Amino acid sequence: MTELDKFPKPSVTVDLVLMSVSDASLTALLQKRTSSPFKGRWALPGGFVQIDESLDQAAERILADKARMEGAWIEQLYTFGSPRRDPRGRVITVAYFALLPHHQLAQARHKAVDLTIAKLDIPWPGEEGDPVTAHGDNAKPLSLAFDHADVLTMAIKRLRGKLDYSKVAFALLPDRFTLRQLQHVHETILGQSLNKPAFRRRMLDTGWLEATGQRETGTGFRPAELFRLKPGKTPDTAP
Amino acid sequence: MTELDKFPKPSVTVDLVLMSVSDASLTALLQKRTSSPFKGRWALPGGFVQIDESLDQAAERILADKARMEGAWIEQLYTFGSPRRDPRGRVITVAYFALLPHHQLAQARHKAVDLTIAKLDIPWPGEEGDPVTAHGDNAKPLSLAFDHADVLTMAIKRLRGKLDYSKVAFALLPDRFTLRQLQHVHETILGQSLNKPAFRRRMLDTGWLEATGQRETGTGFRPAELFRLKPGKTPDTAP
DNA sequence: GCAATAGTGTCTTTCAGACACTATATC
DNA sequence: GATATAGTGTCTGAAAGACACTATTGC
Repeated sequence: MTELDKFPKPSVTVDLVLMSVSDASLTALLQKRTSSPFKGRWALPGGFVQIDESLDQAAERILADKARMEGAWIEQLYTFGSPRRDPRGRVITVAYFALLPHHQLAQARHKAVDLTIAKLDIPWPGEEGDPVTAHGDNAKPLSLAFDHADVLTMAIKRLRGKLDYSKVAFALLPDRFTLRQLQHVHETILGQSLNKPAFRRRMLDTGWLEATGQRETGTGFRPAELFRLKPGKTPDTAP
Repeated sequence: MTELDKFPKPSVTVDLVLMSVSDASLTALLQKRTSSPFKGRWALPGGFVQIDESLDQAAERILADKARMEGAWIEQLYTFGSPRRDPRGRVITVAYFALLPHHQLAQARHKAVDLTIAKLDIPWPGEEGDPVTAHGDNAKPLSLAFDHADVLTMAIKRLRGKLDYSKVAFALLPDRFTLRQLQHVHETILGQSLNKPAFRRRMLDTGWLEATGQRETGTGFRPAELFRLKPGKTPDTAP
């Protein structure tokens, strides 16, 4: 152990960007800070990495602890380590993003009073360098703690990048979904509308989808067919 | 400081995957371990993150210290934090990849006797889950220390993913290069050959390239025109 | 002129965008 | 049957693959 103790050690935390797609926007779970630093501002749920758990395990634990959810798509995002990002001392944070269907994330909000589901203002499609802003229910911008605006920005960027070649979008939908819902998820994440026939062709050509034969109910007009993701290889965890 | 000290802290290091493309293969700089653990095996150059430097600064410092190089494309890759990855204790490592033209990497090798430039065996194109193997000059497989095979695997995966939409490939070439050299870099990273006219069209259509009017010399046949990357926005650092 | 690669013209194929059309559910 | 959306057929245009052809340099 002696070599390792020659250097002062930083604290290491894991922060979670717990995202979902609601009717109209991309959302993320934020928690109001009740103590210094950044008291009263909004932060990503997070916690210290225990000495005997892996980073992935820490992320899962925080997901279960703070949000009381399981089965989310979870994936390491980026590690933030600016020396002054936490006024209390040197804290390096490994950010993860986690994706859940909207109804599941909505439940989580009521597990604690200090939680909110913020709407994320998508920077204009294709633009670089614009920071994300988060809004509360009343559409007022939320003041974020630490460098969490940067974390949110990177999460959206990564989500967009993975949309085409991975199965991230399905993590934001219930088990059974219509192609219109799937297209809505894509459109919300990308911040632009897509061509319907082309989108349907592209999705069906991936071979990822399976028709269930069931249809949605309660529409008032012709109901769409429900699809589900074919059981297969687990989502690849690579960025 | 009190809250931070309630938890035992891990050590945090930065490891560098210093990559290049040689005549026939993708290469990475490895360093022979001279002490326990993994004495005699090959490791990525790395070092502890100092308490007052950022992760990016640590990566730059290690690049300068161990490899005595500057100006490389450098980018955070992934953070590895399995509790038992280092037998000495809890060590979390933030892996970076750095890209240099082959002639610059070759110089670095001679800065220290314990360095080698390993050839990386590209897992079959499109395949997932295959581990990378590294070979020395004599084509014998090198035994890697820690979880560095995983780090190399992820570095190649990331490099491939960024090839099409970013300017990574140019970081592996000298300032002036021919389109054939550029195609060779792409082919080596992807592990498959590409169609020449299509590749040229695609590259010239990006608008990234600028003809210099100069031609390569010493070919023995018709020399190709030298291009360079148009000066412009810095390479985007996002994964 | 010969060798060898640089660089291009063009045909075909593939796939996305556009748009209109048909189909089918609720009421 | 009216309405509103599901779902499809088909034209067009952009871009990649394939292949052959011309161009240019060193020797």
